Amino acid sequence: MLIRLSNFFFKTLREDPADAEVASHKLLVRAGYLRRQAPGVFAWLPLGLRVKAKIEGIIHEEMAAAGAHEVHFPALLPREPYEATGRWDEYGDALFRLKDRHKADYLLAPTHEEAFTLLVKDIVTSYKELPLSIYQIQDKYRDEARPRAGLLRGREFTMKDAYSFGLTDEQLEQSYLAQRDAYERIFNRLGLDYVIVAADAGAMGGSRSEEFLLPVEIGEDTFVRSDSGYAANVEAYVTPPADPQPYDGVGAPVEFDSPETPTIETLVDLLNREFEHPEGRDWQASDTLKHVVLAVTDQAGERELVVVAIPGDRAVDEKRLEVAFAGYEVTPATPADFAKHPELVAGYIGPVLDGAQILGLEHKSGIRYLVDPRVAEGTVWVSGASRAEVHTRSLVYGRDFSADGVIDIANVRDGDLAPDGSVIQTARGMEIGHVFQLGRKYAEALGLQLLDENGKQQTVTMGSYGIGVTRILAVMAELHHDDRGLIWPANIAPCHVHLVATGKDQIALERAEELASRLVADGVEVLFDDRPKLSPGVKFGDAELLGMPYVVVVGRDAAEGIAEVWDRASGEREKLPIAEVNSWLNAKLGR
RNA sequence: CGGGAUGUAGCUCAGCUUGGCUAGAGCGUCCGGUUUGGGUCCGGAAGGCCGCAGGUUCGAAUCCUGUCAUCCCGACCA
Repeated sequence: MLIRLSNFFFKTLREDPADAEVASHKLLVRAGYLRRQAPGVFAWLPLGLRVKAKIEGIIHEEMAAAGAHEVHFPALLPREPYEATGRWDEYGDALFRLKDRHKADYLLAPTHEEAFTLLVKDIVTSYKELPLSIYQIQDKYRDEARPRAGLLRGREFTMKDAYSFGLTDEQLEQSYLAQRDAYERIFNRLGLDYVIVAADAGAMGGSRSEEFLLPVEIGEDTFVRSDSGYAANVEAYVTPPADPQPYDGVGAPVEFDSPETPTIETLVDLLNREFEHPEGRDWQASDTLKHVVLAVTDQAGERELVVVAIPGDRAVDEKRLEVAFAGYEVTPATPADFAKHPELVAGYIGPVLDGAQILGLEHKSGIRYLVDPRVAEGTVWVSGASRAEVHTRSLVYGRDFSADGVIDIANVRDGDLAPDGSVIQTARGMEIGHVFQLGRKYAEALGLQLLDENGKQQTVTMGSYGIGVTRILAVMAELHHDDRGLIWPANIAPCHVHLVATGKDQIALERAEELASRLVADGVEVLFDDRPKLSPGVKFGDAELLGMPYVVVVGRDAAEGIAEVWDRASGEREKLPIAEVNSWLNAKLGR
């Protein structure tokens, strides 16, 4: 394989494009891999396509090894199947919709669950054909509110999406693990230092879901992990319930005046000024209970107020809130809500008024009352007294008040505990893969059923498994570059070696030509800069920008049979007899 | 959707505050010469409804209003 730059479709730019912010975006455009078409939409030039094809090649190999069969669907799909599963509406503005000339609705697929399900329904007629895994590599479309960071969050992006079909939970688990293993092999081959985290499975009606995250600052997901190996997306992190505490020695609740304490901070100040903590330490925000009033609306439009209690040192995490109320719309309570419920005194909300519990379905207010998992039997709290400028201390959960249930929506912090008791750290990550047990939701909606070996009608259970191909390409560029340009790993570089012929001396070009032929004959992919009349500086600059892992310069010493070889990643440069370049390269490439 | 910034040559930008005559630079492109191990140098040339619409003015890239677009932060992102 030989590419001659003298006759190649590319153009390097000396300056960063004005609309690029992140390194991968700047470099891929500057080096002539990509051009912007529209926000979050890119044209692919030959160099970019070659890298993309190499990444896809690795995926194809591992999909085949996992027993998945390749198919290909159109990106343009009709509305009806998405109507049947509810996604035509649920997907909202992120779905690209369009009409044909007959005014029929179409969409540009954001993922292909419906299409795959219907194809399997069409083709598979017996349980004996299951389990089955099929996949495609296809462009996906999502009308992101704000595309950003070049390829990292585009509106068109290439994705490998696989779907598994089985009749039993065991078959689903088996297919899931096969894909999960394939993902590990793919990411290992790419040298990506991924973390597998538990993900939220609730919203799609599935049971088990894991994300492959790359721990990078630029990532948009927050996840937690501990030394014990526990790892979860914050959305899926579960706070271990606190242990019940003995409270025999705790005195009865005491109300105290607390003027001008609208915030937790001012309340803690007042506690420290006026009261001694029973344990002799300072009062802390975590001794207090913060009450948040939410309005929860279900799909039928039924609206209900809910009061949530979390420790005063925590805030509500909006993503965790959404997961906790999946399927409902949640908004802050309005002034009108407070007006309707005089027992909710803003800033002084508490479960108890005058010694009697008021919050809770079974209590006077009738408002559902949920508490953080840290609010365990016997824990002692300071809370509002349901009257302006009065708080209560020594409120014991399980003695003085109780809740309708537990809710886990407080934010997560470094030092919190994992379910296994280990200490977690939080980090940012970029999602590069996702494996998901969908269960029977799609099969049910689209009528994918088969007779089992007992002649009983069974609904098929499905999994879906995605890898962001173009996002991985961008991530690889983020991870592998220096201030001069890209530095691809050899297994995804457009070519193995960038061969530069410099000098006006004809002999250098001839020697370079001979070397190129020998390398090609040996199966090396060669990008050959044979452009005439270009100064060496220009060629060196392009060689470094384009990012082949190895550069061979045949120039000044060509007449003596000497070339210079560069290892871009290590920065090493050495002079070698031209005759030895091939074996040097083979050693570097591990061939 | 909220906040911020920016739209001038193929690219990256200056000019706008304080309106004025043929609208500038660098890079790139084309022509001639020069140079050949770090984006050579010299000379010449092509290339711009100054995002769009309206307004103010004798006169608008510059001031005002509207509008569209792009980028950044946030919200959003099965």
